[in-house]
Amino acid sequence: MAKKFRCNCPVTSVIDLLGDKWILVIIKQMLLQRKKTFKDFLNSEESIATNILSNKLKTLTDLKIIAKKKVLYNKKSFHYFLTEKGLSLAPTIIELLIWGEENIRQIHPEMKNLGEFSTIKTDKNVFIASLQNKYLEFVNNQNS
Amino acid sequence: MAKKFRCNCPVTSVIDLLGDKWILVIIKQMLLQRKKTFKDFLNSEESIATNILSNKLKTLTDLKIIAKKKVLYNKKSFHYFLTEKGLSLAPTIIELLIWGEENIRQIHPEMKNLGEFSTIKTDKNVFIASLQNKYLEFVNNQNS
DNA sequence: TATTTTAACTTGCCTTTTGCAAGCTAATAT
DNA sequence: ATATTAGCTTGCAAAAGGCAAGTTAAAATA
Repeated sequence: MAKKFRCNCPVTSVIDLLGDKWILVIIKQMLLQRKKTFKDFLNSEESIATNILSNKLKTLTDLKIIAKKKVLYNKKSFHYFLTEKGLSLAPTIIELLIWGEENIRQIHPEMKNLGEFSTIKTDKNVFIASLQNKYLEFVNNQNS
Repeated sequence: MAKKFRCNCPVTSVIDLLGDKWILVIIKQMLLQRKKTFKDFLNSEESIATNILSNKLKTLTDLKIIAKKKVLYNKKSFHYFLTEKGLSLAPTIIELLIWGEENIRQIHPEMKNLGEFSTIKTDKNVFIASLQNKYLEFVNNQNS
C-alpha cells in the first residue's frame, strides 16, 4: 500500500501525503480543539462522514503523525493523539490560520475571528511553542 | 459559482480554498521555480494535465491569488504571476518545505535535498522576506 | 507565401476520491 | 434483559482528477 509520489520535490511530496480535504483538518481539530475520540471528530463542526474519518485516521496512524491508544477505564474507547511528527505540523497549521484570517473573511463573512489573533502575529514563534507545550501537557493529563 | 465553506473555522476555510492536489503545487512552482506560462507549468516535473491546469489557473485568478497578463512581444502568450495575496502564502509553502525535508525522506528516499536548507531553518523570517523580494524583482523584470 | 509548429486552451470519457445512508458488533448503561 | 453507544464497515452515488485527442489563432520555417 506504499504511497506514490509525483516527483522528488519536498513541497509537492508533502502535498501528496497531506493535501486532501480532511487530513489537515483532523490535525487542526486535535491541536486546536483537543479532539481525541472517533466520536469527538464526528461531532465536529466540519461534519466528516464515518467512512472517511475511519480511512483518514488509518492513514495518519500509518504515517505516524498520530497514534491510537486504548483508554484504560473503558474497553470500547480509543484516544488518538498527535505524535512529535504530527505536532511539528503546528507551524504549518498556524500559517494557514494567519492567511485565512487575513484573506478569507471577504468571501466568507461568517468566518469566526480569534481574539488571540494579534498575539499570534506579533509573537508567532512563542505562540507556536506554547501551543505545542500545552498540547503535550494535555496528552500527559489524559494518560494519568 | 460561489465557493462553499464547510464551517466558520479559518483553517478549514483555507483548506476548502487551497486544499487539493494542485493549487499549492502551482503556487510553489511560481514562487520557487519561476514558472509563468501555461507551457512552463505543463513542462513541470509534476506533469499536470492541460484540463486540470486550465481549471486551476482559472480558480486561482478568480481568487486573485494570481493574475494573468498578456505579454507585450507576443500575441499568443500570457504570463501568470503571484499577486500580493498569493505571495503572502510564502510562509505556508516554506513550512511545508521544512516539514517535508524533515519527515518525508524516510518514505521517499529519492526526494531531492536543498543545499540552502540549514539557512532556511536558522533564519526563517529573513529567508521568506528575501524570497518574496526576489520574486517581486523577477516580476518587475518581466514587465520591462 | 504556403506549410508546419506552437501556445493555450476545450471536450469526452474513464478512474479515484469523497459523501450519504444503512448496517454491524461488542461494550456499556438502564 | 433491553436499549444505547463507540467505533467501525459496506454499498452506492456524486464530484474531482486524469488521459488522449481535438481546436484555434499566432508565429516560425521552407
